[in-house]
Amino acid sequence: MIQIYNTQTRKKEEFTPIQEGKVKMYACGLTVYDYAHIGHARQQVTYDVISRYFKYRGYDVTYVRNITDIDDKIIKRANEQGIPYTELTEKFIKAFHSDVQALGLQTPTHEPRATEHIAEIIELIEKLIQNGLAYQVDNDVFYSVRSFKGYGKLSGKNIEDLESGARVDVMEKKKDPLDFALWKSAKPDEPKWASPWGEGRPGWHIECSVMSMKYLGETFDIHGGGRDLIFPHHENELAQSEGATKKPFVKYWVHNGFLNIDAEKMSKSLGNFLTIRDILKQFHPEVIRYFILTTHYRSPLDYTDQNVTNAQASLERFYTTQERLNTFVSAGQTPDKAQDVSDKLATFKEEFLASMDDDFNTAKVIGQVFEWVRFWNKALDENTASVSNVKNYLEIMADIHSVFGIFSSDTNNFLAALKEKAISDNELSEQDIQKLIVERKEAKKNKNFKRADEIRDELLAKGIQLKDLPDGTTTWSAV
RNA sequence: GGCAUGGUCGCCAAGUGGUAAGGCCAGGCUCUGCAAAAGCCUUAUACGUCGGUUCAAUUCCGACCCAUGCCUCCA
Repeated sequence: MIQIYNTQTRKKEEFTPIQEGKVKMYACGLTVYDYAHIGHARQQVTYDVISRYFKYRGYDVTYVRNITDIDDKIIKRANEQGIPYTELTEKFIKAFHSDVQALGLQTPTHEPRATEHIAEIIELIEKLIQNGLAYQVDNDVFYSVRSFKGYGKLSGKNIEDLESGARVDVMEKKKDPLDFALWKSAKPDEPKWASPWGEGRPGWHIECSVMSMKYLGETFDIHGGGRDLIFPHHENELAQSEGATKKPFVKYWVHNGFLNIDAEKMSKSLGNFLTIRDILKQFHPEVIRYFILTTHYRSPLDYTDQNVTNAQASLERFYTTQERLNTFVSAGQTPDKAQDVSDKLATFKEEFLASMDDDFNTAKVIGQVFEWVRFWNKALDENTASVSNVKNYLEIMADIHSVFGIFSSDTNNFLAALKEKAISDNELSEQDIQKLIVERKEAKKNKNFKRADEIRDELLAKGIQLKDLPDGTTTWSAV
């Protein structure tokens, strides 16, 4: 039984789908006015893994990830660049798709855009006005927070506290400083749509209420996003949706922790943010996924070069062993000394499920995987591994791979990619390296170890590590 | 000020009312011409402080200290 931490109740709860066998989940995507950063990467990978796990567990998953393609920041940025806002959003939607594909994300079931749902947005606002929860002032419409009882139930805030802490708002039109905009009138030269209240555009939160309910129903299972969205974004979404339908909006609210850089919050205003494309120049996508999954999704995650480099070293160790296992299986010889560990493998699989069932504890699973890495290296060294056990293990790893998107059985995807990067970083070719390997072999034959070591050290300085095999051949790997 | 979250080995990071996963780094050993890889061992007397409950607490409760986040656009 899957346990899932619900922000609203602040407890782990047993997951029971609203509709038998189905999971309907929504995760806030991004507002497309800039390249996606590594915080987005964490968020995306988190919900990607959650949706993959539900699928793996046999659920029929409908996963909706929205794109907010109209808002103040977009307008501002487009104006700065002197281009139509649609040109800006198209550019960054494209960039987002390529980033997210590089990270190995599965495509969500739907990826709706705010500007394609203006009619539904207007409908929802009208409903809120009818229900006495929204009011029009001039050509703007606001949500009346105090009219919705239950406001604050997600974030655990009460209105009085908010009121006293509320920053003075320049929007004097609002009846209450806590009220927020559902519809904003257009200033000259701003993108606009016709509405009963005049030309304008939707406020920030309304598009998520509309798109989630349109594709998932008025009540759905899971709604996710970054911690910072709990308030006000998700609180407002909840108020809008439940205020309009008078039905519960979301069963489980899920929020991932932040990704910090060098222990500092990453933010666009501080300018210390790294984009996904930046880091992918430096690291293999799997390293990023691995790095993200070594920490529980709700905990903060600190991005430092050191931490990510460690992650790469760990993954290399995993793949080096995986390659040994592949070779062992294709040789197909079970040594006489082989010991049967089927029972332990069965436990491994159960532990994988139990860890993931426990609020998606990917970190625990990774710990379990590395216990096996050590086990197999030893078994291979000591000739105690059996082919059928290893095959069985590789099958379990394939299951884990299908959920995590890392730990593939195709080791080349990772190891060869690192080698290619080492080559291109040094403007070397495979032939250059092979030539040096041959030269070193000659030197070794002539007991000219000084020259042999020189070659090895030279290559090592370039991140290329030679390895002499027992059969006399030499291979290399990237470090 | 209000509301949250967290403090576990040098670093990263799981977890539990009763001998505390895993990764990285470092040192030693085996192997090797020397290395690398791998393994084994060491660092391990690691659970913020002080009280309380308990036969037993790192794990529950309370206080305190420290850090972080939200309360304003933000994943």
